[in-house]
Amino acid sequence: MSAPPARAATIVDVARAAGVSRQTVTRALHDMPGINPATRERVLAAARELRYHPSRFGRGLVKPAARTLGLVVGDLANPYYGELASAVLGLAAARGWHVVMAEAAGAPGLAAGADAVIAFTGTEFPDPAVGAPNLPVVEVDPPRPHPGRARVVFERTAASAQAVEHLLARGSRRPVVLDVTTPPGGSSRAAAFVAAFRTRGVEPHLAHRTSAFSHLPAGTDAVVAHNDLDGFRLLRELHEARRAVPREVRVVGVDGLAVGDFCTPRLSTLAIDLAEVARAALDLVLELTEAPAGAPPPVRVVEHVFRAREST
Amino acid sequence: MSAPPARAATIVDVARAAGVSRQTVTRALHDMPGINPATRERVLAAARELRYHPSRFGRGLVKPAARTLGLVVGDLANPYYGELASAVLGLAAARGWHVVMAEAAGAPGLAAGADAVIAFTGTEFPDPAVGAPNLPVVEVDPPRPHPGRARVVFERTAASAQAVEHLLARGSRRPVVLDVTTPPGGSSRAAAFVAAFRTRGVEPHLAHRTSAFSHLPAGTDAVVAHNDLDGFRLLRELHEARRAVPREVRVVGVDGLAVGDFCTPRLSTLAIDLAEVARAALDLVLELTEAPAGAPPPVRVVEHVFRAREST
DNA sequence: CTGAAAGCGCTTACAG
DNA sequence: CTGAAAGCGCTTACAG
Repeated sequence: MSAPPARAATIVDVARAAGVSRQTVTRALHDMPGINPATRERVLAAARELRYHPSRFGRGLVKPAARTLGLVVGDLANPYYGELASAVLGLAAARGWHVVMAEAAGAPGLAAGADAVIAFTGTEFPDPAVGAPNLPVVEVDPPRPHPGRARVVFERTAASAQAVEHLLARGSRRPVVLDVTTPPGGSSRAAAFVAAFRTRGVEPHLAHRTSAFSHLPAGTDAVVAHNDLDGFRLLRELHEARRAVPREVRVVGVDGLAVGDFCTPRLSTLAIDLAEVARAALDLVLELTEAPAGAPPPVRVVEHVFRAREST
Repeated sequence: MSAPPARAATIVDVARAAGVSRQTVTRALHDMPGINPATRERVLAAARELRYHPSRFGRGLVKPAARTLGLVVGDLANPYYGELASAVLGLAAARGWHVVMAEAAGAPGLAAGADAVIAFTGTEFPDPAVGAPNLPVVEVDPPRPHPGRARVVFERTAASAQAVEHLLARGSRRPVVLDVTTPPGGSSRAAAFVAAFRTRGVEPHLAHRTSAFSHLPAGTDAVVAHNDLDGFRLLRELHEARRAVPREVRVVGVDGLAVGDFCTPRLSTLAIDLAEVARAALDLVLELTEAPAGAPPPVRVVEHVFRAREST
């Protein structure tokens, strides 16, 4: 009927089409009292015809708007980030905040649409704060912390030591620690395991995250995977190679995924309470927006916990 | 140093603090040419001190802003929704769109922050379009489609028939179909399986999604789970009960999760290409905003595929 | 029941 | 190099 408009219809377009003033359009659209029913119908029809949808910006300028939190996460297809996102979304909804999300590559765009950003990617990513000075940013377990920035730190020392203790007590002597960095051993999670093994007089072999079991040193009797997903893959490979888990080889994951409880054998893992992580990150956002300028960046620590299941 | 401000600082606060005009503040903040370096430093310092962060609304009104897509999903801790969200985020980033996300409960708030909404929850959820007339909404596989609304329909007939054929060919005769609805059998995915079994002269038993295997009829030799996660749980229960899969009992999931490939036994499943689903949904959003008023709601169909792995 | 005016916070020409 | 003016789309008092 009408040609597609070159630009989106505004309130004045609707007013003109209905032959009324802007305020009357507002009244009709918001079901406000004191408007002639016939007038309202006419306005609503015009709005429909023009596909009028009020501009978020016009409205935001004039009414108190919901805060919008930016959330940068790693690969959402990994349930780890899904669980975290779910926790953040829940807390944000409870506070009436909106959440704009992006995976690492989309981080730079976020600043334009958010009042504050939480970044949790596991890998390095484009800084969301470039071109957005003074944007409050909270980093979660950053591989390379940005100095002066608020962050949630993951503490792994105790849990790694516990896991190592557990492996050694069960007889493992030739462990391998898998890692994302090149050379392996550069990430804080791998470093925590290596330190724990060394403290107990065992020198672990280091290999890259993606190494197949068949390429690890002969005699390997324990593997610390980079994360649970990698742990699953490893268990699968061991199953196909007919290696008994945990008798011949023990496997530890990192992340504490809920699905790890349903695979066979159940994957032992370093778990972290993602609901607590989400809460800490949101608290920091709040703290950041209220702290005086120049205050030292706030930090929260969340502890990993070793959860022994069947694979060790 | 300064007391926390009652309201966020605006550009005029910064201008006043630095003793310049608003335009000069804009120039300093955006690294524009033609500004005295000393002036710029003074402005930047004032902005930092006041924690000034430009309002999205003021800016959005005056510069062409990124489109913002609302995405309502089911439980993100389920990798199924994570994979879909990941696909949507990727496509949106490629088009320069922002994405505000919410889980089902947060849907009503979304309308205020989005230009269009894609809803994919698997369950019923509060309508995001209340109070937001003319908001373009695309529903993905809605349990109860909203009449007149654009949607992506999941076609399961062929894939269900294939799965059923596969089960019968391997000797299953006493199948159970698990479902979310009360009574079971009300969802389209369960209905497709039931119809497929009946076509082949087999009457499946229906039970609620959460039923333990031990509560299913004696002699049950095949189970169609509501989704892959339920399938994993079932496999785990069968493992603990020492029932051989697939020899004694065959299990089929629905969703096609990537992790299903790493659990043992690998879960056979009805898979759907979530990247294709995401693409279809985004296409519909575009179509919706360009179609003339009163046009019939566009629909896209995406086919499930039966993926036989080890559990059948 | 309806409309003219003011103002939210910002940027973009345009003057000086 | 810096500032006064106009205007983006909307809502909220205030008049009539």
